[in-house]
Amino acid sequence: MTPRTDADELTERPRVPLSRRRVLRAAVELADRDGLDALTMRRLAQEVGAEAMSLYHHVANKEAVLDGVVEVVLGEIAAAVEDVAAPAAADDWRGALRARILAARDVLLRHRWAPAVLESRTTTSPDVIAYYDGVVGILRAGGFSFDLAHRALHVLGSRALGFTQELFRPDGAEAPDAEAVAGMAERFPNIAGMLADAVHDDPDGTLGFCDDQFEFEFALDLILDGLERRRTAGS
Amino acid sequence: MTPRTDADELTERPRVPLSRRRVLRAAVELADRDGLDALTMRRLAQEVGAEAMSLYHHVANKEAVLDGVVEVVLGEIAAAVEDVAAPAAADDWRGALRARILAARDVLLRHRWAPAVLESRTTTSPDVIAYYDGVVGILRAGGFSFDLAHRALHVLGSRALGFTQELFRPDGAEAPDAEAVAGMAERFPNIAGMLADAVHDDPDGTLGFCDDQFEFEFALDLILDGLERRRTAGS
DNA sequence: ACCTGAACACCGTTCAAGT
DNA sequence: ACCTGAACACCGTTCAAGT
Repeated sequence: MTPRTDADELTERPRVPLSRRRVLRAAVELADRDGLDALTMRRLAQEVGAEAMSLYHHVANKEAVLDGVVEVVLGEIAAAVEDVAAPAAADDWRGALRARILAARDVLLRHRWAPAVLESRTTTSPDVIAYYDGVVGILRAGGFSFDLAHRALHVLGSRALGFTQELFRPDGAEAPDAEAVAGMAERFPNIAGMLADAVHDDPDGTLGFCDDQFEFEFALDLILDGLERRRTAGS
Repeated sequence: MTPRTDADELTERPRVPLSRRRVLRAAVELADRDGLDALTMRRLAQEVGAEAMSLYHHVANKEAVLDGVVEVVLGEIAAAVEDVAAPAAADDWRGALRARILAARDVLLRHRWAPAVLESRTTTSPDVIAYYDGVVGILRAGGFSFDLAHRALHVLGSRALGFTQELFRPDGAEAPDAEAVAGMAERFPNIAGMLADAVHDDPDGTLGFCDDQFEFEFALDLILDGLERRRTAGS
């Protein structure tokens, strides 16, 4: 648009030629910083110091960008999962799987937009299949039949990758002022009671109503429990 | 755009005045028929025989339309859940909850786009809170503490409304031709083994690899099991 | 009060043209 | 080979004008 000046040359980082890798890294950074809605072809181009149309030489279209950022994030997960200190699957499949799932979760907590993108993909990414292949490997080493391992994948669902989409986030939870709770009590008596009870248990309220990490681990352990029970019962 | 003619008068259904209710019903029908991407303000207007701008007299904006279609679907769920034959919660909380969840699932199977919209809402809809209020009511009647009921909501997550977003749908499952499986075996040995085993169990293949309804119920029962175990253990 | 057309500020993407 | 500007067919939405 405006002609390039020497000033541009000096303030810009050295002119690296565009590449698929660089486009995708920029896309992840952009989504981290400004959210998923900010990830448009035009803004992404701006981010790498090019015009929107230049991107099309390195990615087929926007869907390919979204596939690509999934690839980047799953790369980070694969690396984190490899590095994690965990017992051998043959000795303790639960410990092995639990540690890996929590490591994956740590990565997704740094890319909060990623679960939504992951769920929007219509064809399963090879990297997702590879991740689940690792999960099945752990289960097999822990003594699961293929059949029960298959069921385990369905029970775990996205939790195997360390996240669950929460539909229900009680709004008044952080600031449960008496008035809002009172209005709520009429329409949602059970929820209101639950909230009141939680506040009572923790009068300072500093912990907040929902400690998501705690809840995630509680749910994960309940499921791992149930799977272990099925494993020893069946076969 | 083109002037109205008598022919239009005759072929159109009788001119009902626009209303929020009518706009939202049309939005649900449109999404059912042509998918979520087809749900644009312009196409929606066309659907009710008006211009796009006319919609704004009945809904604030597109977000309000999405909130509205959630409202409609949750209305259907509330009706289905009320009608379902289920044991009394005080006698059998598991049976009571299970029947309601499967009834909710039936509704969502008729509106497959609805889970994605539900998950896209940034503020929790009052209708979602009302639904979860009912769930807590059942758990309380079944002898749950507020604390354990709260955890149960987190464990169930969207499964309480009858759906789970599946990240992992093995593609070759429906047509596991030998070549594709062989290519897969190298990169995803465990998944390939799982697929091969499943095919072996069901040589006709008519059932397909994943019976989602079966898997949904298996996972649901595993979770209800685990919750019952926590309930009798704790207190 | 209810509805509308034109217009605005955005999208993703195609195409023909530049170096 | 790589990048670009203009243009196209869409979005959601504002505004001033119609009945």
